[in-house]
Order: sequence, then structure tokens, then C-alpha cells
Amino acid sequence: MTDLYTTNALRLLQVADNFRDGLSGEFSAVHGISVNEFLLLLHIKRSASNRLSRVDLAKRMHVSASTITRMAAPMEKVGLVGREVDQRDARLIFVVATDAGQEKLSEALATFSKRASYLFSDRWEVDEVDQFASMLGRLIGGTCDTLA
Amino acid sequence: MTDLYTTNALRLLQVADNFRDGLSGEFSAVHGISVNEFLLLLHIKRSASNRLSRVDLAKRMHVSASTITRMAAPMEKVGLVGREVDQRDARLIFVVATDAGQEKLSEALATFSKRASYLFSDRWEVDEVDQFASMLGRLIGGTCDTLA
DNA sequence: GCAATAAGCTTGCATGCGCAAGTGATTTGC
DNA sequence: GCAAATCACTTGCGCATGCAAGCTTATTGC
Repeated sequence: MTDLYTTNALRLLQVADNFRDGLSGEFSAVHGISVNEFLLLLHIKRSASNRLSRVDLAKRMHVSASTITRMAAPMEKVGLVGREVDQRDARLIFVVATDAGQEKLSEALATFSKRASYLFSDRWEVDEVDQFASMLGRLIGGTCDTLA
Repeated sequence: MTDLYTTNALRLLQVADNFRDGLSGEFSAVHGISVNEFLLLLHIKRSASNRLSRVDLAKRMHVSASTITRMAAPMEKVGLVGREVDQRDARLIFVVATDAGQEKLSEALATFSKRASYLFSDRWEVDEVDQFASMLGRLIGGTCDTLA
């Protein structure tokens, strides 16, 4: 049949898909944002100075720069994020979270954590969760700016 | 900060994204198919009778029925899949893999396995891989038709 | 200094996808 | 038996996204 590496990779994709799908539904219904909008806010909050340039966001989120432009526009309109310019480099336009944006992130993060708990807590021992975290940490490696 | 469940879920999404992105690039460059087209072929191969109806495929792949219709059309045109009708129920249109489709799947599966090996083998002990498989298996649960 | 190159961002175009409506085939209720 | 409901599939429409081209601003080479 197929080796264990392959099986693991397939299951990894499947589990992530399932989780993301469920999350997407609850996010749009309860908070009115998409998973990617949530991740955008989260990346900003986890950044060093609470703001990120568009290309920086694009790299961290694994999307193109144009996607960031088109994601940020409606979020500005709704008041979740604002823009700041760099004094030194007029090319840079930072995305910052407004108070409303931070509030929205906080609510969405609660939903996220709730679903994460459902995923693990019922069927897992505490030390297994620890070990799983360490395994995932190694899989992420140093390849990208880590979110968690 | 954030609890371990949340961290794990974030990392899970991140690892899956990374893997899928890399896979997508190599698939389109080397095999000329998308990840979803690969998964479609794989679902058919893993099915009981080497063929699946469109709604069946949609459920297993977590996409809408219209997506299957639109994915299958170009794959038929290129000769990777064919269609079979059910004698009993004229509504059903099964998707089957042609010889070329099975060949393509086989090549793509080799690429997939190679990348899966890269992901795990360098940094993992054998029994860790075992344990990871069991953990992912529990995360998938009985919620959906399993692919691996 | 100034031309050439590069970086950050935006926009036009094409693609992939979900949702809702439509069509034809089958099952159900009575 | 037949009308109504259900199911499998397709199609029109809108949204999200990547790629390539273009614009503006910085940097580099000389």
C-alpha cells in the first residue's frame, strides 16, 4: 500500500481541511469575517510593532501581494484596520488594527480556541497534546515566520 | 498567552498550507495537474469499485457538486477520466480513471510521497511517525470518508 | 548627480470555487 | 397510478485569488 509518510501527509491535509471548513462557517456566521481576515488580524497582533507592511503580510500568509491589497480594502471600509505610512520610505503602507479590529480578533480568537478545544480535548491526554505541539513545531521548522 | 490547543490548531493549519503550497508548485510544473485533480484521481482509486458519482466525490473532497462538474470536464477532455452511466439510475454519472489517468496518478503519487518523506524523515524517529499517524487518525475521527 | 535597477503597491485579466436556480430522473404518499 | 417531493447534475452569477504589467519611490553604480 502506501507508506506511513504518505499516509501522514494525506491525513494532515484532511484534518486541516476539516478544521478550516468548520471554522469558516462559524466565522462568517458569527463574526462576519473570513478565516483569512482573521489570520491577517492575528499576524498583525503577533508582529513586533503591531503593524505590518503589505508584502510582509503576504509572505507570512502565503498569499500574493495583490490579495493583501484586496483583502485590506474592505476591512478598512468596515473599520477593522487602518493604514500608516513610513516616514523614511514612502513606498511602505503599514496595515494596523483599529480598536474595532482588535475587538473582532479577540472574539474570533475565542471561537477559534473553542473549536481547537473540541478538536483535541475530548480524545487526548494532556501530555499527548504537548507532544503533538512539539511535533508540529518541528514540521514548521524555520522555513517561515511562525504564527504560533 | 494562547493555550496549547489553539497553538496546535494554528500550527496544523500552517503546516498543511506549507505542504500544499509546495506540492501545488511541483504538481503543476512536473505533472500538469492541480492538487485537487490529484486528490480526485486518488479518491477514485481508493473507492470500492474504482468509480464514484459526482456527489460522492464532492462529499469526500469537501467541495460543492458544481466544482466536481467543472473539474471533471477538462480532465475528460485531456483523457484522464471518463464517464460511466448507471443502468438502474439514469441520474448517476460515474467518474472513472482512464489508463492515462491511472498512470498520471501513479507519477503524482510518487511526487507526493517524496515530499512527504522530506517532511518527516529527516527529523523524525520511526516510532514518532507511528504515533503521529495514530494521532492524526483520531483527529479525523469517523466524521468523513477517509482517504488514508 | 543621474541613469539604471530594484522594491512596494495597485490594477486588468483569467481561473477556481460556492450558492442558488434550473432540468431531468427517481422515489414517496396516498 | 399520479402528484409531490427528492435526488443527481448542470449553469449563471459573484467572490476570492494568482500572475503579469504598470506606477511610484528608493537604492545602486558610476
